[in-house]
Amino acid sequence: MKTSDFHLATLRDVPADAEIASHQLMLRCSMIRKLTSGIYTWTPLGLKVLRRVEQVVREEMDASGCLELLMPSVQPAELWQETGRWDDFGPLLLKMTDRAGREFAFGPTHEEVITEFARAELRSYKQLPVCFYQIQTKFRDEIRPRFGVMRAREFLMKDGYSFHIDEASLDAFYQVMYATYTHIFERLGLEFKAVIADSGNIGGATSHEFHVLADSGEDQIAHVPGGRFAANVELAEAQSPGPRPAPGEPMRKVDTPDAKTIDQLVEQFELPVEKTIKTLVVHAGEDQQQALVALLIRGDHELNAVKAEKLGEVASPLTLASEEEIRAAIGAGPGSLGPVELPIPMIADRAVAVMSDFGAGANEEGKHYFGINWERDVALPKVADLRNVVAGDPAPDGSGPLELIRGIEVGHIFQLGTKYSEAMNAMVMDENGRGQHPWMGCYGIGVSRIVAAAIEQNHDDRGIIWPEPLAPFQVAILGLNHKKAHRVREFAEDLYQKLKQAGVEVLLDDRPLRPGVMFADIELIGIPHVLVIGEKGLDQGIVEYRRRGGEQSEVAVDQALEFALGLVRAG
RNA sequence: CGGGGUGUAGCUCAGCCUGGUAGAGCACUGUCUUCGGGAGGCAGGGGCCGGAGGUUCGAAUCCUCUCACCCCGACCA
Repeated sequence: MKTSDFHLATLRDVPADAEIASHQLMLRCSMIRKLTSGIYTWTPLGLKVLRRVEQVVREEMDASGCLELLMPSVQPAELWQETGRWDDFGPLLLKMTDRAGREFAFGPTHEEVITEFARAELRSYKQLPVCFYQIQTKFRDEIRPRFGVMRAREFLMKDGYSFHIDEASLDAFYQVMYATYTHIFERLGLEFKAVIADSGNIGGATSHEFHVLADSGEDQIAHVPGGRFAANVELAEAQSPGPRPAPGEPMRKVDTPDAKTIDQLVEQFELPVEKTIKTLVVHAGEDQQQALVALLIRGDHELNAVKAEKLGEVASPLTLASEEEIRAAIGAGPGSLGPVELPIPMIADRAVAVMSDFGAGANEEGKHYFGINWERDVALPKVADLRNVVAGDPAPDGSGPLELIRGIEVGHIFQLGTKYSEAMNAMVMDENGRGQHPWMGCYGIGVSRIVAAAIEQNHDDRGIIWPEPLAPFQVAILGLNHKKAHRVREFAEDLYQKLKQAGVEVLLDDRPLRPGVMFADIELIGIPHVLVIGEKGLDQGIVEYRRRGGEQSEVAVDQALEFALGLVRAG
C-alpha cells in the first residue's frame, strides 16, 4: 500500500474528549472515528488491525475444533422471554419493534439464539461435544460508554458456545478453551493473566477472565506474584484474619457532633481506623422481613458489591438506602450508625467479627460508642465475606500474600451448565435413548477491545508500538525527498514492489512531505519495521533500518530486500 | 439515574462578562522557496456560532426551553 492511495488522516492535536492513551492514539492515527456515543467507524487503517486480531482468534478456535457460524444480530423477544432475560438483562438490552409491532433485541450475546439453533440441530449424543462460534457485532447499551472502543456500546466480539452430554465432557472442553485462549493471547504478543472470575448475569458456575495487564485497566486483579492464585477482586475471597482479642475496654458513649465520616472520626478522636466500623444500610432481598439490612465493614475496608449481592438477605442489584429510609427505620442519620441496638438485621464482614474495643455510631444523632465488644455489648450477627481484599491479605489457597494489579478484561470463559438448555428445553438423546439437557459452555473474546488494550500496553510518547502480529503493516519504506531525488524514489519503489510481491504487508510513504512529518506519522501509527532511504545513504551504499521503539542500524543497499524479508519471517 | 462541564471551520481553541453581523493555529486548495525530525512566503476555500423560542433597532454574546457530547459518582454512613 502507498500512503497516497491509503486514507491516512493523522491528527496533530489530541481530540478533546479522549482520556486514555489508546483512545487518543486511535483517533490521532485515524483508526476509528466516532459516530455517536459508544459507536465508532473503523477506518481502513483501524480495520486492518481489527482483522488481524480476528484472524488469530479464528485460527486458534478452528485449530481447537470449533466451528464458525454466523447468527443474526436482531433477535425476537420471544426467545429472550423463554429464558426470562427479556426483563432480567435490564436496560443494557437494546429493544426495538418492527412494523407489525413485534419486539426484537439487538443481540448483546447469543445464548438464546445458539440454544434455539442447538435444539433444532442436535438430536444425539453422537453429535457431541460440539462448539460453535462466531465473530460478530454486539450491542450493549452501556450506562456509561467510555475510552473509545475500550467500552463501546457497539463492539466486535468472538462468542463461542459448546454442547456436551455430561458435566465431565464440559469440564474437559473448558480446559481446552482455557488453553486455546492462552494461545491466542500469546500469539497476539500481549502480556496477560487468566483469573478466577464472577460469572455475572450470563450465569453458570466456573468462570475465568483473561486480562491484558495495563495500569489504565478498569478491573483489579488480586494475585500472588509468581504463584498460581489470581482472581478478579470482585471474587477474591478475604480470609478471616484470626481470633478475636479479649475485650480490654469498657463501652462508653461519646459526643461526636462533627464526625459524620470515618475519616473525621479517626482524625478527631485519634482512633485507629482498624478500630472503627462503618455501617452501610442497603435494601434487603425480596423475601426478607424488613426492607433494610445493615452491612458492617471495617473502617479501612471497602464493601464488595458482588459478594454482598450473592447473599439472600441483600437485594440484587445492591442499592444503598436513602437518608430518609435510614432515618425512618433507625431514627438516626448516616454518620451515626452502628451495631449496638440497631433495629434492623445486620451482617458483619469476617474482619469485623474479630474486632474488639472498636468504635461505631450509637444510632443516635451526633453520638458514637467507643470500646464496643461483640457478645459482651452486642450479639455477633451473621458473618460473611463482604469486603474487597487488599494488598497483603493472604491468598485463599494459602500460597502467599496478595498483590493487586490492574487489567483490561479481553476474554471470559464460563461453564453454563444446563441453565439455557433447560430453560429452552433443548434435548439430545444419550446412549440409553433417554433425553438429556445438554451441558453448555460459553467463551467470549472482546475483539475490538483487544485493539485498544494492546495500545494501552504498547505505546510511547510518539505513538503506538504494535506487537508484530497486530501491526497494520509489517514494514514501512520512507523515501526522503523522493519527489526530487530520483534515485531515492526509484530505489524505494523497487524495494516496495519486491516486498509486496513477496507477500509482505508494506507501506510506502510516497507523499511529497518533509522527512519530519513522515517520521512522525509512521511512528504514530506504530509500524514495527521502518526502512529509511535517503540520498546520503545511497551514496554510502546503505539504507537505514529502525525498529519501532527499538534499535537502529544500517544495511547495505543490495542486502535491503533480504534483510526486510528476514525481519518479517522472524516476526 | 444523580452531580459537574462543554457545544463557534475537519482538529485544538479564542471571542461571550461589557450585544453591532466571526477569528487564530493546525489541516485543506494553488503557487514559490525550503528539504534527514511535525518549514516559510503569497493567494485562496471552508462556519444557519448544537437546535427552538424570547428580549432588542440589532444576539455567537442576554433570558427560557431543548438536544448532543464529555467527566465524576453507584464506598456515604
